[in-house]
Amino acid sequence: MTENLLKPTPKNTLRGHEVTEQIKNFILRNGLTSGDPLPTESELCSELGASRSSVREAIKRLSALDIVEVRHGHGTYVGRLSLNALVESLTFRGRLSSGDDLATLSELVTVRKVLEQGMGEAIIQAYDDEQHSALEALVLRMEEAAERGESFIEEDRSFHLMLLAPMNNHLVTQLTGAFWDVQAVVAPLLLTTEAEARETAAAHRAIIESARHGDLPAFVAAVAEHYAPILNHLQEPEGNRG
Amino acid sequence: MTENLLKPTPKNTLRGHEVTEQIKNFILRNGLTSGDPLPTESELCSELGASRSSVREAIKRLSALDIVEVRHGHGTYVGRLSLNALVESLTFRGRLSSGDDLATLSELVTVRKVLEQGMGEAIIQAYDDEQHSALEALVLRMEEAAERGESFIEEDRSFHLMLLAPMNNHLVTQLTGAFWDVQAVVAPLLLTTEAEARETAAAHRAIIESARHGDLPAFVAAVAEHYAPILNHLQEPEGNRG
DNA sequence: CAAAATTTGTCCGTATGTATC
DNA sequence: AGATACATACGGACAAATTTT
Repeated sequence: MTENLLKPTPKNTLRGHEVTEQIKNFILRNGLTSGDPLPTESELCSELGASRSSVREAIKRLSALDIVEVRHGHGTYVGRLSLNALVESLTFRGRLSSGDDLATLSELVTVRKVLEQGMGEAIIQAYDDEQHSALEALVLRMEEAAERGESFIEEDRSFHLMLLAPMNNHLVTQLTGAFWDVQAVVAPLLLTTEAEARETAAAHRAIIESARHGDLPAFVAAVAEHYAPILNHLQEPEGNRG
Repeated sequence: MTENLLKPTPKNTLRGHEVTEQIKNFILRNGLTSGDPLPTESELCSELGASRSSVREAIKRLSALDIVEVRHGHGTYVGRLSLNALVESLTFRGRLSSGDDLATLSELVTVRKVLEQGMGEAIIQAYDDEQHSALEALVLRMEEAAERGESFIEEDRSFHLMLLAPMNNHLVTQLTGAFWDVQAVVAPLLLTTEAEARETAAAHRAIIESARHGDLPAFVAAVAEHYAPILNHLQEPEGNRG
């Protein structure tokens, strides 16, 4: 009578997490890198001895972390290991606490400030004319936009990424980009009055001028001044209060 | 001719991602916070008009980001929004590139250093006797362990988290913890020789002493000296070389 | 351009493990 | 211990997307 023909599956560890680890190990064992194709779902099923549902759920977990990337009707590939998961997680956290308090966002902006200040010494050391030209061009466009009463979001993002680019630290760049994205989504157009836009443009100019002159204290101060108005806005919500 | 009797399911967006967004919106709309229970899978199926598979795969994605948390046989709950996803993602990235180069880990340690240095001003400003006692106790245990030739991993983790604790910036603390965890997994016991252990303990003491005296340049230097040997190890692999 | 093949996406039905009462 | 409610796992069938023939 249908004894234990099927092994009772040692349920000390969950199948799904098992499969998740096995797929990660498969990538590591075979030395795959971003973009390399993975076996198809059915192949993974037979190779790992798991059902398609389990394999698919494992893949979902891994794709949320950008460890794998799925293209419908095409295949599954090793992901780009971006920080999308961080962006999504922090964005949700921000949206969740938003309304009653913007503490989360305030923390995030503080981290951005501190990261940039901490990078100051390295930034100044690596600062050269080429980089200055590129940043100067960005700042000019900011100033022009401010005069026209327009915003300059993209220029702002480029500025902060370009400021860090020369140190070739992928992680710093990605973190900065991630934080910027979260901030842009959770608090879109935080500063939009014309006066504030002009101030912000000026703050960016102060940053690159201090870097150009190799003046670390001035750089730290300039970064602080750049983030100060944002932090002020976040700590005392502008809208409705008695 | 078989007009749009059944809506042809606007397959511009995939069902799974739809469901993922709907679950996130459900949490936001109902103002749920960490620990609050979510509807059961079957309830979600009927409410969202999706199959169990789609709902389950969406939940897998969300649980990977710690936006929801699943307890087997009990239910699904709003997650703690930790940075586990970041840890897992970075850990995998480190393991993936490990062997040929430890560039990833080197970047990570640099970020840790820079974050702590950038925090210096705020740390010093908030530094008080109470905190110093706690940190002093940790450093003492480090020094004792170093004398006995033992390592002091847990003390190290506590030290760096406690150093940042007073600023009540959840994100900084979580990021630091996450980075520490990644480093511990990818490069376990990076420094284990007795001399290095003593050096490291001394570096920690230098950090708290400079903070105690409110000496920012000394603090920055102490942090740099703390991370310098680690970065050296990472940039020139110790093992096999002519 | 059209059909076929491949691969992932979705759905259903059912059985099993797990936690709570 | 038994009952209930829940998540986990499996297998099969069909839909949708992409590439190839």
